[in-house]
Amino acid sequence: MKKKPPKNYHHGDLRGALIKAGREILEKDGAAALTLRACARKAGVSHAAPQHHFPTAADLLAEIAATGYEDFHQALDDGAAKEEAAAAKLQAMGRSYVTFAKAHPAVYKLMFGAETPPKSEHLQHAMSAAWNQLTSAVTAAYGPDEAQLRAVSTWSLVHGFAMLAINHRLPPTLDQARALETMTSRL
Amino acid sequence: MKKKPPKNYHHGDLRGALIKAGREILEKDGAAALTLRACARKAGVSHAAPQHHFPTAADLLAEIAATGYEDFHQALDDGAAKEEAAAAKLQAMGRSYVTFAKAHPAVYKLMFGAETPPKSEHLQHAMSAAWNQLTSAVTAAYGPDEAQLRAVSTWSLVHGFAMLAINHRLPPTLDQARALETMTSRL
DNA sequence: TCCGCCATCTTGACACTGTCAATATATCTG
DNA sequence: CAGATATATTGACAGTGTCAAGATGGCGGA
Repeated sequence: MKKKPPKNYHHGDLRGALIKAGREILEKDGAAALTLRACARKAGVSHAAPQHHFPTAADLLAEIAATGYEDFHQALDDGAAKEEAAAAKLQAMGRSYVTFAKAHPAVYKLMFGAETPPKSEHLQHAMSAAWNQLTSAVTAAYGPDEAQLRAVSTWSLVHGFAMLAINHRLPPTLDQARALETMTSRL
Repeated sequence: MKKKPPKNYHHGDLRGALIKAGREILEKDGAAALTLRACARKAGVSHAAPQHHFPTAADLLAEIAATGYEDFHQALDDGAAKEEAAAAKLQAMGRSYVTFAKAHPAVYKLMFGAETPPKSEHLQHAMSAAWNQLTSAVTAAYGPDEAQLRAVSTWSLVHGFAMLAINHRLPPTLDQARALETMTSRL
């Protein structure tokens, strides 16, 4: 029988190392630099080594996106924890949301924009966890009726704002922080 | 002196043909299939021919995105034209917005998501035209005060919804049409 | 009318990518 | 300790964007 986390083989934990390397490349040099071979180089292995851990490049991307969702989830929780009232928690989550997107634009775009075929169990789970997190906060703030609709509306607003900001589609004269406050206070 | 649109040379209008070919490839086979060489093949020229019209691949992408903005602008105008009242016009634009994004997801993602360096004059112009179009509609519907903020908020909401829908990040159980109506009626 | 120039296109090459097949190596199991 | 198996390497292939050099054809000036 195989141990769940294949601890010590040739490399040690190449699978994890590749994900970490990919994440670092993504953060430092952007999506264009994120290639299988670059990850392999960074992990100190040969260019075909990743094949045995990720059947295709998309699978590695999906796993990187999943780690992004985990950090994202944590960031939103941290943001909400600073407030007491449910409505304030929700608004704080909105702030943390946009802050995360701006701090990690490439990861955020991979998480939401990529053609990541949600085959990955890990990715699927991380995504629905984030969704449940938002829905819970909305329900806590506004009650259970029309919760799905409110959640979709809230997510659309904040996601759209984050995307426009990241891709420099907002007017340069706009005070983004103030705009976000105003928007999220009208939820 | 050279004519503004270089009419008839070897190919005829390779520049335009490449943009059109790229657009068709994007619509039919998605972003992954959109390569310089594929455009060249479709236009019936050699793989290096595009170099003389687009210094780099990103320049061709930018031009394709610009044509997308033009169609987008037209679609929003058509949608607004169906209504009389300013508020109804704005809501109709929202419908047309999402309809366009769903009908042309790859083009829409290229327009908003890509790393298209806004070096292209054409692209810059097309983008700001779309922005002005929205701001005008918002001003007409709600008056001039806080127009920028309202426009940003509106765009964020609709853009976010469109992106989430395109990338299949919305709950499968959601009635998207109803959600959009509700959201845009609360603008 | 003819000639030269220059924009345009082709050909060929280079480094890079993802993926596959064959081979080598280390770890685990019996 | 030896065979089996998971892991990694090497080498190859087709495809990509980009560059450099050569071929081709239309345009303007004589």
